[in-house]
Amino acid sequence: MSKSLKEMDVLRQHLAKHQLKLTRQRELILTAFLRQEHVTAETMYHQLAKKDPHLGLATIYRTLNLFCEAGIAQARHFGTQTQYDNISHKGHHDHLICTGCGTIVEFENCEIERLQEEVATKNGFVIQTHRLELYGLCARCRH
Amino acid sequence: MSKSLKEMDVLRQHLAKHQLKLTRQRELILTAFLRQEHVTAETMYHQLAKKDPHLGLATIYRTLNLFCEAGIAQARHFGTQTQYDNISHKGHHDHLICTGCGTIVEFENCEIERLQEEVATKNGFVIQTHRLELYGLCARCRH
DNA sequence: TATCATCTTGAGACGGCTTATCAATTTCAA
DNA sequence: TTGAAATTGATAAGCCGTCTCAAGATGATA
Repeated sequence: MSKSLKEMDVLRQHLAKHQLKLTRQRELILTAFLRQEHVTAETMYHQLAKKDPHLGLATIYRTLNLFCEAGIAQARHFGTQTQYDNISHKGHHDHLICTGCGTIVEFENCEIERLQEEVATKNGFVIQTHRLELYGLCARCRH
Repeated sequence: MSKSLKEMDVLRQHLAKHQLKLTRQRELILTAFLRQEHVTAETMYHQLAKKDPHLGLATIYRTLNLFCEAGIAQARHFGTQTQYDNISHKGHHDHLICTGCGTIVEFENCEIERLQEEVATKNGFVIQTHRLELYGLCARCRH
């Protein structure tokens, strides 16, 4: 059952801490969300329409924003839309984005992360999160 | 006179190459743009209202996007708005953003840039631009 | 310098994405 | 089980950025 997932506990804690309630919709959206790397609210709306035709788009937006506050998701403004990334499940990752075809390649680089910490410390900051996006042309689009 | 600025020449070349024209508005917006690190279209609209009350917001958007195509500016989706960064004058820089007070500290780190290239190459990409934002708490906000 | 095809502008309409509103419903502590 | 408080769904509203188009500006050419 999904109730045993680590993220579900994180959500539960966040809800308890802020006097919020665990609803059927929040459970539904969380389990669907955790199955993917990144989604838009619109995407989830269509995906979940099959399971619950009455689930409103506003609820999805509200819930995804809630996940961000709980540290389960991270919002990313891409083009005109907002993408919600699943940071809790696979850990943080960065993006390599093709400006030609829109392909997104994910990557992680410990060395870069280490240098980021260094820069932050040098400036008196303590990093909570970060975002690194490299834009360019993939091999196919270069021809 | 502003006509001798390096960026003005870059713009001129871009315009010539694409059969576009150098207008009073484009000159006006460019010189104002170069005086700042990053602006939104709205900000420039108000700034320039004093110099030319009839300058339209659409023209500012169009012109800032033109600057992006010419390689003078870079668009960055920040929160709900689009920020246009002046990359031509000071070179590219990344951001360290305090989630407490909103302070933005700019930095550059060649080593990080080099590693980015490495990651891109490994994935068959050629980087055109990138965005790196570190979010955290500054020294003051931590207390 | 005068001409004129072409590009640009300004003003507002328009459209996409996200949030606000609010009555009805659900949750959960007591 | 009860009831105060939170949540939901539907839709209106808001915001940001782009599109439209008639009027005006630009600049290559003669």
